[in-house]
Amino acid sequence: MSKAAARIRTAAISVFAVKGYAAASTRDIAASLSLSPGAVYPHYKSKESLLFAISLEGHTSALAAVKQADPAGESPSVRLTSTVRAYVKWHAQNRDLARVVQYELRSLAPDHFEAIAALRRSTSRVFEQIITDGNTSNEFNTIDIGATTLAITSLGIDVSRWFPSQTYSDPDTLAHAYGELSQRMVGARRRPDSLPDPT
Amino acid sequence: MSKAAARIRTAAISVFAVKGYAAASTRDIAASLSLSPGAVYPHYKSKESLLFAISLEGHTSALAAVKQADPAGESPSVRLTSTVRAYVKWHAQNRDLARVVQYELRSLAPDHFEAIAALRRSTSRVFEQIITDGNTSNEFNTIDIGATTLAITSLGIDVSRWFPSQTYSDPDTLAHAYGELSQRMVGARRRPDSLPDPT
Amino acid sequence: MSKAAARIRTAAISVFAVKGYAAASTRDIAASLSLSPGAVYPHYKSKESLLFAISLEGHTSALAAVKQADPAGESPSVRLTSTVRAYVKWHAQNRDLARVVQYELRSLAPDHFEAIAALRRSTSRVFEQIITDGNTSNEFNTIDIGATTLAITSLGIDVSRWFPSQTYSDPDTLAHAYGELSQRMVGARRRPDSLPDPT
Amino acid sequence: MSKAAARIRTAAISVFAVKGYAAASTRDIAASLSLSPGAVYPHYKSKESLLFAISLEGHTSALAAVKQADPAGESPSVRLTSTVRAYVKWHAQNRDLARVVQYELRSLAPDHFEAIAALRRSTSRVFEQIITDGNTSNEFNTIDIGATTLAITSLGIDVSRWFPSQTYSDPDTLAHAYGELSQRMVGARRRPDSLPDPT
DNA sequence: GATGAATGAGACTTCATTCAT
DNA sequence: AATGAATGAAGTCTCATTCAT
Repeated sequence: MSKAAARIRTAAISVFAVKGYAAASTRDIAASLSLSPGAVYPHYKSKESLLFAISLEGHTSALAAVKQADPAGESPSVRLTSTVRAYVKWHAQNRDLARVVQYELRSLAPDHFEAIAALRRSTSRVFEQIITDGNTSNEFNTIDIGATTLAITSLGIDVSRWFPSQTYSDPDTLAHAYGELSQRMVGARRRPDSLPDPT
Repeated sequence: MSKAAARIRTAAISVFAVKGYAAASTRDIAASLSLSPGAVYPHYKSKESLLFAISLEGHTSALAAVKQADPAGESPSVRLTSTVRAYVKWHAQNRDLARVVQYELRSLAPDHFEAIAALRRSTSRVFEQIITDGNTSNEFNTIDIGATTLAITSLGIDVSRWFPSQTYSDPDTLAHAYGELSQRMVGARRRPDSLPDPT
Repeated sequence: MSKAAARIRTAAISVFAVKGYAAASTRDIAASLSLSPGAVYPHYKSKESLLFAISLEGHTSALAAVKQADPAGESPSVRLTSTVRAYVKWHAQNRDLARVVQYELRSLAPDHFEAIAALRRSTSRVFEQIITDGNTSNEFNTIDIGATTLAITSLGIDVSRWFPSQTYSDPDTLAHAYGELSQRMVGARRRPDSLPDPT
Repeated sequence: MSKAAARIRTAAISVFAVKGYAAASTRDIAASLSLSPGAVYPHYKSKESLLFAISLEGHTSALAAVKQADPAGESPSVRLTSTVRAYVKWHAQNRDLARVVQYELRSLAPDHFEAIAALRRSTSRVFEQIITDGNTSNEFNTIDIGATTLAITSLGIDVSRWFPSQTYSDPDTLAHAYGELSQRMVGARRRPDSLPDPT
């Protein structure tokens, strides 16, 4: 990706996050970089392709963050805390990107949508697997694996809607609190004492 | 509200929910009722005023649902379960309305936004109060009241983003599962055995 | 067709004729009627649909002119003169329309193109049939029916490219001259002495 | 003309022929040679100058073809057949070039247009002179010299609009048929028995 | 109340052309 | 010579809104 393309993408993330994809104009994006309206088009062939590029980058990055935070060989409890923290932190630290990526999917072309949906399923599956493992090993006592997975995912996604608030503006603080909540949600019997920070 | 105005509002909820406020045109709304483009304007003076009317109706309704589900004189545990169930159920049963009301706020005019924000704070405060009460009475063992309130609210709001899924398409089932999760999140020491259904 | 739609169509014919379809803008058309750029769209859903409406009208009208000038029961010679005169006259009198209709076909959408092509074939077939009849009855002595039909059609079509010239600006004069030429082209053995004017 | 300039010109002829000058972009032309958008400009200073270069080349070539086919000292009948064949053949064999050259004149700048118009008049004059000569010598019996010249020219020009058709795809066959037709149009009293082929 | 033509603004996109590389 | 990013203008079309009917 050329430098100009990267600048345009960054600008677009910000504009899309603030106004929403549909309300944001390609002019807004160009203007935010002091470029002429047509300057976007040597780099992205349409507004939708810009959204797709952003969505792909964002969901890939989120998935990577979660996967990287899932330490092989650790207990489900440790794994859950670590991945939840990473997921929450990702949404807080990349709030604009996260917001676009989580809330503008409907504006993608059908085949682009499908590509992104696959990435999202992969991310969900990480949490679901950990929770399943925890229940199998009796370390967790989850009532309903599907609902709990959904809920934990929801917590992360919804962060990008409201973050930062007056009370919570530090990604780490929030990540730790939500990590604890996730332990409770799965009915973890033991608490991990200390954890490497999943930054 | 006249019958025509109500029909238009209902159509608008559906169109806004599917396309998003910015991408939906007043023509779309009119067309979905087989009306001409100008037909909206005798009833709502602008697209934004339609959104405001919907937002007001929706947030008022959600707040009422929650408040009505907060039984005076019951234990925090019972109250929390009941209100969470009501909140979740409301988002599932009124998914289109909920989606518009939760995700299109940024398109409101500033003073309209402020009016809605006040309603939202009232709704949050119901949960926060219950959790606070539970902690005071030692019935709950909440780690971080603010974060937990936020998380519980998030669960409900996010329902309107994804509901229904392949796995969860029954509002009651979901409401019960999320009610349980909320008990765990606050660290409730006793479980309510049975509860009136908050329909 | 509403009055406004008719006015727009007429204006479009003129603008398309002068600049060509591709070089003409919908703005040009609207401006030539002192309308705003968007005023075309309540009446025609796209620039191409305007071209199609014009093409359909034009080719239908040309075909009708030719068919109406083909008098049942007359000799091929009389029929040929009459139809050629009508065809030439149509192209001269409706020069703008003819030009659009004959030279802008490539800008039609594929299915619209096909509909128009069918009309054009019908028109050609009228001439071909007359020439064939004349040869069968030995009234004509055509060298090559296909080439002669093509040539006669070409004469008419090409009128819309150059008409009027300094020398020929009267449709009737031209029509009569071309009628004579067509008699010669088919090798008509007898000349029709007088003919009703195919106006 | 450099090799690159020639390649660009050839590509432009093809693109202009297919889409029309106005609908063809300089990008289309460059892309058809796998060049970048700017690559045209070292060779032609504008799109219009490309059209002018093509028009000049084309009309010069057509005029030369006709002139060369007008054998000094031959009878008008022979001369007419020979030049008509050459003219028709030129339009068939160089169909793309002919189409651009005959139908895109309006897009030339005024002074360029004038230069081309002069060439066109020269071409017409060749036919007109032959017909006039034939009538003077009584070899022809033309009804209307102007109209007949126009008609013969039209036949040639219009070839570039439709050639090839399903029936006529051989330039020579068509040229011979049209040569015959031209004899008839001018009322030639004697037929030329054989003619050198004006290729 | 409803219609639907019309407006004025603005959206996405294309394009001829320029220019630094 | 060629590249390709960028510009400024323009093009097709959409849209919220108005207004005469």
